[in-house]
Amino acid sequence: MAQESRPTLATVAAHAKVSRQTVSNVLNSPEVVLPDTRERVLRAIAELDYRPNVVARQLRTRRSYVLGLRMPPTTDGISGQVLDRFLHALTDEAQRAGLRVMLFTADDDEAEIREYENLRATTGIDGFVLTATHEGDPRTRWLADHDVPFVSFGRPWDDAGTGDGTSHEHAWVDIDGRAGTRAATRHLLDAGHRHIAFLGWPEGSGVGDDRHAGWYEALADAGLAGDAVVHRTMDDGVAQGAAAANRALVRDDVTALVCVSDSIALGALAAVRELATSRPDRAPVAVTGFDDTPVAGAVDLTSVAQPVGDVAARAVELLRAQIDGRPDAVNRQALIEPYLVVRGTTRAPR
Amino acid sequence: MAQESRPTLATVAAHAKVSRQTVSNVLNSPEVVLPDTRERVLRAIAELDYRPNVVARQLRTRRSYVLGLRMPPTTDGISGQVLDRFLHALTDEAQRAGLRVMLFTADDDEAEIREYENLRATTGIDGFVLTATHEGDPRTRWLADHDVPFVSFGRPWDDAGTGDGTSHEHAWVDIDGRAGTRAATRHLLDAGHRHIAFLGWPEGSGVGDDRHAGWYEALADAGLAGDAVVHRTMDDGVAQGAAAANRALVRDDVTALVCVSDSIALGALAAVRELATSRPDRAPVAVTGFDDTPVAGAVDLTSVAQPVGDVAARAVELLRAQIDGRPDAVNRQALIEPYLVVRGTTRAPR
DNA sequence: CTCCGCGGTTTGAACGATCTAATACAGGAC
DNA sequence: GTCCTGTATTAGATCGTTCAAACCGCGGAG
Repeated sequence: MAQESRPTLATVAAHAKVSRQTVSNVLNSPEVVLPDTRERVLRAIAELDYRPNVVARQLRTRRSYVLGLRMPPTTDGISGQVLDRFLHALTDEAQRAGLRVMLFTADDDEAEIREYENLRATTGIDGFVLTATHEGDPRTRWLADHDVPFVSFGRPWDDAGTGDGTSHEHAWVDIDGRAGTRAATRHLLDAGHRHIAFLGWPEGSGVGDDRHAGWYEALADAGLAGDAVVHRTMDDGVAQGAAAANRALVRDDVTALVCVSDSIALGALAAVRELATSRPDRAPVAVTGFDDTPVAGAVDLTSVAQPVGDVAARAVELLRAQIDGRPDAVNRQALIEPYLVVRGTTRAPR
Repeated sequence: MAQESRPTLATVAAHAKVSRQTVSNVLNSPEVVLPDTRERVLRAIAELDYRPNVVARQLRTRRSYVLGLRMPPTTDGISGQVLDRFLHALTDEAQRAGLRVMLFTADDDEAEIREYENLRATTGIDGFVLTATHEGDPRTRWLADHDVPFVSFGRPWDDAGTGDGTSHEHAWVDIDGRAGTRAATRHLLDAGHRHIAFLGWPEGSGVGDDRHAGWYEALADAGLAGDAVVHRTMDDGVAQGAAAANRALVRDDVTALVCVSDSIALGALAAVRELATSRPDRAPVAVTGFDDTPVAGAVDLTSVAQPVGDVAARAVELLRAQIDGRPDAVNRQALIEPYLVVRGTTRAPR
């Protein structure tokens, strides 16, 4: 009800009979203040329920402790979920580290860069979190060139060869997709499967090729690489997954499908179930997905889960270090190991 | 590369040979400035690529044009998707209206209220967007009591009776769930179905009861209310949906299921398909969901879609009006009509 | 001729914090 | 007693903007 304005440094100072600066010191470098005085000031702060105005502080120090994040475009797909969970974790971790997350939108990379500049110029945002990095991404270059702190969720997928040799690698965190599909494939091998096909995206996407590599490695380790079967879809999607699965299952000996995403896996699952009714004689076919989206849980699909919480924690750590001017305090790159969530689609035949 | 600091009002003023205040006026109330001068100042602004420092402005005017939003808790369910899409639309609309969205997290309503206060006191956030309002929600009361601008996505679900008669209704936007299930039910009636069951949540949740009411109304309008069959699940979820569907389909004459959510519908769909193989003689059963999540598209499920874009646009409009001090410029409540997306699960039997 | 009113512009203070430099004071060396 | 050193605290300037009031020149009324 009461409209009275909040207390300021000056109010607290008067109340504790010290100067503004002493109050400021109590908050920012308590060690320079005599214990007696400090105590008195802290009491005054508590009594008045004083809280520093971060806007004024920001104007003076040119530090906002705010991170910008382009709202990940709604992919309409099922896997978009991962980014939403990441956003949640990021907000959480940032808050814990004394940072805030501010959102914005942009239609493409160029617009996003314009928005970086705008946000820096007008609101003094301290850093950015990038998602969905891709080959030849202009955003990372711009940010690096302008000395803006940032971290990307996703590796730079450029050819190592094309870049200048200076290895100006920026800070990033990513999921080790290769380890994920490797784990899924090993799990299937352990269960006795010998002919395991991979349903993937078109060649050329960094993420997709990485996941493909993990499956291949596991087969090679088991001495089964000669028999590797791959079927690529045109695009991510449930219908595409079903089509690819049908193509793969033409071969009678194929008993398991490792899928590059939950969407594809969902389609594969439908194809597999149809096959089970039309050809009851055939051995049951196991399926694994990738991302562990809510749908995977719903249809009891084994899937590779991305620990987005860990990714977010690491991203915040990296950004905080850059903002505080100690960019090399921590390793600037982190590859996080996903884990397999085993569900019904890979359990022993019923 | 160049580290030189950005131009300020003073820089522009010097460049255009006017005072700071005149530059400020050109930006904020151009009509008080002589066209000649205005022209000159605008040229200087363009030449220097000047952009006002919103932090300094905020300190002086005590307006931030920033909205706070508690990151919707990840429901793990499939329907959580809706809030993510809303968040995206909100960011978009806010940006268009000159507002920004800042995120925070909180574990419960009390913590959320503490965070409101904290954000107001320290960063001077101008308003809040609430999601997932529920019965006896303490947040709306606190915000209203403290004269903080806010809009909720979701009606206040309190009993109209218990409140004081003053109808201190706050600003809100919501989806007309009743109209949604009504449309779905009518669609089924038009297709010739006569025994349409409803699979819903436990009684007592505002949203669930609202959706239930729409189904009942449609049946009553068709003179079929006497035969209404309802089955409630214990909780939202795919397994629960399957169980409820099986209970409903015990009656042989039931040929359609209207579901309160896509999760339930997904389960129902599985049950229906199983039934189709075990009893091929029986008429095919139609299913509708609610939310039109990506999964619905994936499994070809007819579902009621929430136009979250419209909700977001309206929410921003309402907040902007409050922040600008004209709280009654627009209707403070808006009920938005969802629409039905017809897909395979309600098409004529194959 | 003086004075008033008025539109356009300028000046100085204020928002609430931090930075820099100055000050007060106590204790020790000579 | 004087001077120096070092520590705890204070005063004033500053960040970039907007608010409030003052200023200035000019035309018209008295």
